Amino acid sequence: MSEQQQPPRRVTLKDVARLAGVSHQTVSRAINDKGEIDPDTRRRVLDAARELNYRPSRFARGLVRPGATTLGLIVSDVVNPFFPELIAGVIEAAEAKGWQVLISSTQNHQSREPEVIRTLAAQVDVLIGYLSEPDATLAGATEGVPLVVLGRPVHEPAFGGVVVDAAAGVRAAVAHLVASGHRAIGMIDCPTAAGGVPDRRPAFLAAMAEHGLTVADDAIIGGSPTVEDGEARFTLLRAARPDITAVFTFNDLLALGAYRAARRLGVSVPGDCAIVGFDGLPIGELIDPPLTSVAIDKRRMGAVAVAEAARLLAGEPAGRVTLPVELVVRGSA
Amino acid sequence: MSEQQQPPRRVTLKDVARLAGVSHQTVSRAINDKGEIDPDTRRRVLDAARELNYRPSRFARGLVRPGATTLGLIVSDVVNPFFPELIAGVIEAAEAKGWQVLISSTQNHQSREPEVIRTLAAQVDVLIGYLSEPDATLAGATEGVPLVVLGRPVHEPAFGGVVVDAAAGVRAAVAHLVASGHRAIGMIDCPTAAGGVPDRRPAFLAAMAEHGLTVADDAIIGGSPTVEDGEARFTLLRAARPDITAVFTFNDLLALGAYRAARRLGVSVPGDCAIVGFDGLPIGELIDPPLTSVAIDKRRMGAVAVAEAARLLAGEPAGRVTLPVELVVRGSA
DNA sequence: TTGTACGCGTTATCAG
DNA sequence: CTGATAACGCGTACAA
Repeated sequence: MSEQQQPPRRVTLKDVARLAGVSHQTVSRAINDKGEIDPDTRRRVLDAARELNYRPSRFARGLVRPGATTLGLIVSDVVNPFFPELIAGVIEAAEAKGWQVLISSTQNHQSREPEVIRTLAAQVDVLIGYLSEPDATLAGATEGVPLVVLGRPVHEPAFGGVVVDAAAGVRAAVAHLVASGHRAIGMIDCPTAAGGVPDRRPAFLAAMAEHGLTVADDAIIGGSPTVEDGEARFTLLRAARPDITAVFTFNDLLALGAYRAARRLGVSVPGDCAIVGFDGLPIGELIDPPLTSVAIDKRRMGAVAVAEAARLLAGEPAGRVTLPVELVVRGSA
Repeated sequence: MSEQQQPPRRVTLKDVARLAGVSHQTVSRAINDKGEIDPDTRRRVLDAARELNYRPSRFARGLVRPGATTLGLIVSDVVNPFFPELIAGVIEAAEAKGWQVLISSTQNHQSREPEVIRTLAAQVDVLIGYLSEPDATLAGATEGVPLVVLGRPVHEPAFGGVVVDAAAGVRAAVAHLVASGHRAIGMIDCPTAAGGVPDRRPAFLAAMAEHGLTVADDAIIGGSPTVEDGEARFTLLRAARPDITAVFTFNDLLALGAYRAARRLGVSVPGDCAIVGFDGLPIGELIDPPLTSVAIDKRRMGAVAVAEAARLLAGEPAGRVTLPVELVVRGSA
């Protein structure tokens, strides 16, 4: 039941042919439903194929048949609501070019990236990925397949890159908070965010400084980018710094967790404490109050990545794109 | 810029070899970083490859190298929060078998299913899909690749099938509502749900009848399974039947929309109107009040589907599995 | 270190 | 209607 599918040898057309007492050619005809074949022969061949549990080799087929361009997309976690829209953007853009899309996930196991890249690289013509491993490590796994890296700076000259102007987003969030009268602003950061996204602490400090505000060390607290951690960190932050009237989180998932904690603590949002997230997830609109967030146009990011992939495929030099972000003010701040 | 990537002819190893003035063999060595090659030759070959924009053929490679089993998963919409957990379940189970997973999406275009199946079938050993098209249509597209159909009854003998015991879920939801004192219960159904999921109206009527309750026609309203429709339908339902004290929705997305409408209408949940969803999406826990829902164990569904896929691959007869569901009572009812 | 010959499993062509 | 035979592009002996 848990055999590792270790095929001693593949069942091929010829095996079926032998059993059916025909040529491998005839088998091919039967399998592919070509017309020019005797119904009886056809049946006999199909029976033999079933008996042998024959499956056509996709590689041999692909070798002979001309195939469309296929793009491979690697994300770090399918359950993270950040990715679906990105994926949708990639699919839409790829479809417009007549390309096919294959998606793969590392399920938050960063160390598995090389392996995932390698296997996917064997199936596609070009790769796009939200990857954390160092460029050099990735380069060793692509096997010559072009790669566009998302969400973090790239250095490898051969890689395309698409990032987001996070600093501008942080600045906008802080400016909004300050304009609303907040002075004591805390932050839940994420030093080890999946996807290799650099933390936003420096940008936050700089933005605050622009308004003449300094931030105490205990007003910034780190966590992993999950709802659970958001809940825990907000609770901690609240306990350590009751004077804080607004919290800026590394992403919306953390903000969602903060909501939960606030509800549990009896802290009203935004009355007692304003909250600003980052990412602009669709969920933000569904909660009460709707979440104010620095939104990333994830669909566009996907589309831009596909465009970069096309460049690479065309043999043009790799491009580096920085996407703007937009502060979407809703109810939470 | 929008070339349909119509390769006049593929650049092959031999082309590179010709340009570099070596045998195609030497090129292979250079590309694959084999040791036994003169650094100078290597460089020359690599340059030639870059100049020609050479890419190895994944098919030719796969043909020669032994590859792992690859499973293709087709969903109807990556943005629908129902799927991520299912995908995660499939990935986990497949990984445990040493299989690789490729995901593809029809993006809610049911008519595109055959095409997606066909292209994915060319890349994988076995397929799992949330598919709406009739069995016969699907069968015409699989090209001999085994298929496990999710979420709806299957008839094609060759297909594996995994469904959920929706009727039991509806019964549990209604029983809970009735036990809480509700008598006038409305429903937002979804006759055309993506994924070919049959509507739950009959099950709802039957469940109500078990408690001696009848349902007027205008207490059941249909929509598409989206937040937007949930909002609109709830508003309509409320207007048509102000006496209704509880609403059961086809899925959680509709319930989320109902929340929104309720908030806008000043209807308190569950005070003025209780709400019960279906699917048990993670989002349900994040909203206020937390959503009571008939939960589907989507990860398990994925795992079971993989097991069915393994059966098919082993040549065993196709299996049909029905998964239980569980009413998770939270705050909304 | 480099080149030659062969096979991987399939489909297409062309005879029979 | 059926069967040889030749590709498809690449990697792996083995020979040079």
